[in-house]
Formats: sequence, structure tokens, C-alpha cells
Amino acid sequence: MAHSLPESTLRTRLEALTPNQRLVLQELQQETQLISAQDLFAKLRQTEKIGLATIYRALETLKLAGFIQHQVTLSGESLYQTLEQDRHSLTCLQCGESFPIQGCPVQKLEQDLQASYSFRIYYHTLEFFGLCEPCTQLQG
Amino acid sequence: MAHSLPESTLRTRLEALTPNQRLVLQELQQETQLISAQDLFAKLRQTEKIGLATIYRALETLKLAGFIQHQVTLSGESLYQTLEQDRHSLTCLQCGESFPIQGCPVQKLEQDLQASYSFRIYYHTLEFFGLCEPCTQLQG
DNA sequence: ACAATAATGATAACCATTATCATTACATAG
DNA sequence: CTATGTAATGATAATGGTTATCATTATTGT
Repeated sequence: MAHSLPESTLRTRLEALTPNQRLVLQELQQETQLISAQDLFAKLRQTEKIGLATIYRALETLKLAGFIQHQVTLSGESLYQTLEQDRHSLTCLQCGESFPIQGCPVQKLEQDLQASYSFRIYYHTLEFFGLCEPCTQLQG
Repeated sequence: MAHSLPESTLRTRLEALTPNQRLVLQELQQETQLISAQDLFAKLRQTEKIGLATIYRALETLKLAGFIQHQVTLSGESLYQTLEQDRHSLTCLQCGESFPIQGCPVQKLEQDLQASYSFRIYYHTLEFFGLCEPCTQLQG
């Protein structure tokens, strides 16, 4: 994972979260793929009394606290995952489908940048775009 | 650059563009940083009679034709640049400011993926997020 | 228990992007 | 050169995920 904070620091950060924020974090930790705020809302709403605005606010807080990362799809929707998950994918420009890739090759680079830019890096996004096999067939 | 198509293919692709699409491409080639569709519109509109919708359509066409790439900022705005430019940056989650980084370390990886995934890769996005020096001072 | 502060939920507002549609430019056949 | 189907264009309405607003409820510290 990107961060290796002392255990005590992590506990402090976790305890600083509100119940709802913890709820959102727990749900994210269980997801097997990136998820949008709207979908998160739909899932949590089944069992909890929680508003959509609270979801968005929790995501913002968790992001600034270094728990989760955030990226925006080509269609403009925001997707979230925990820092530990660090998943990346290939996305087709034509049909929009995404194909996950294995492993993350940017860890080393992230450390190098950290040192040379005096910038506290929390996470990175790395996505590839092009045409998937079927769409390649269709339009050269 | 990501693509090295034969010169003749490039010429064919260029000739297939409409005047407005060429206009947008030329403006993008002159930019020193990523630019939004709205800003592109504001600039071109100074000297040309061109509608905002045409800008968006041109960007879509140029993207699918392999001339330009597209990424979405955390605030939801789309930014464009040519494939050759291939610029990346560090962005502060707090104040939103972006700091360009030198060089692109993903070229090699892109080729490897190309081979193993049967997916025609046009471009990638690689962005780093965290806190800039000033914002780090402010909130630990 | 009480005041001060933070969090929450419902919903209105925002705004970049997309869809619509009438109009204009272009290409090809005759 | 003109007719006719096709593609591109511009203006603007519609869309939809996200953010701002504000009254209400929980939480914290005294």
C-alpha cells in the first residue's frame, strides 16, 4: 500500500471518523471493484438511514484523511476505492467497457517523486484507454 | 509518442478531418498545458465562427482517431492534450493546484500491456494526488 | 443538564456535457 | 452545372452527477 503509517497513527485517524464515515469506509473495503457514490448510496441505504449528501461528504473526508482514492471516468462519474486496493484498468473509448489489469507498476516511481517534489503523495491514478477487441473489429 | 503510424496513414487521417476539427487539433498542438473544452471554445471563438457543440464533437472525433487524449479532473472538468505531449502532474487534494512532472515512465509498460491484453492502447493517464507543501503545513 | 459545535438529511442549485433540430456545407450522380 | 442525398454545424434545451443550502439532530466539553 501507498502509506505505511505507524499503527497508533492509524488508530487515531480511525477514531476521528464519525459512524457514517466508518460505514462508508467499511463498505468500500468490501468492494471488489471501484464504486460510485450513487451506487454506494443505493447499497448502504438498504440497511442504514443515511443521506446521499452524507455519502459525498464522507468520501471527501476519507480522501483527505488518506483512506481512499478517487478517480473520474470518461463519462464524468467519480469512482472510489481504498488506497490498499490500488486497482487500474484498460477502458475502451468506443463502448466504455473496462478491463482490470494485474498489479501496479507505479509504486517505485511514486516514492521517487515523493522525494524530489516536496509533495506528500497520497495516491495515483493510472488508466489506459483505447479500443477493445470487438470494437477494433468494427471500425478499423 | 504512443503511436508510430506510417506517414501515409497519418496523412490520410489528417485529410479525413473537417476544417473545424483541424482547427481544434492545431490549437491543442500549440497549448503548453492541458486545456478544457470551454477554454478551447473561448480561444477559438476570438478569431473563428465556431460553436461550442462543434468543439465537443471535434474533440470526440480526434480522440477516437488517435490524435488526442482526454482526462477528467477531480472537479469533473475534462482536459485535453495531444498524444505526443503526454504530460502528467501532481495535484493537491486540498487546494486543487497542479504541478507538472518531468517525463513519462509508462511508455514501456504500455507496450507490454498492448501485447498481453489484445487491446489497442491509444494512451494512458497517470496522475498523482496528495498535499502540496503549503497545504501540508496548514493541516498536518 | 446545558450551551457550543459538528454532523446529518432533504432538496434546490450548479454547470460541464450531451441531445435535439433546423440550417448550411459538401459530395456524388445524372 | 444542377439536383439530391449525406454529413457537419450552431444555437439552445435537457441531462445528471455533484455541491450548496439550511433547518434539524447528534455530539462534545463544561
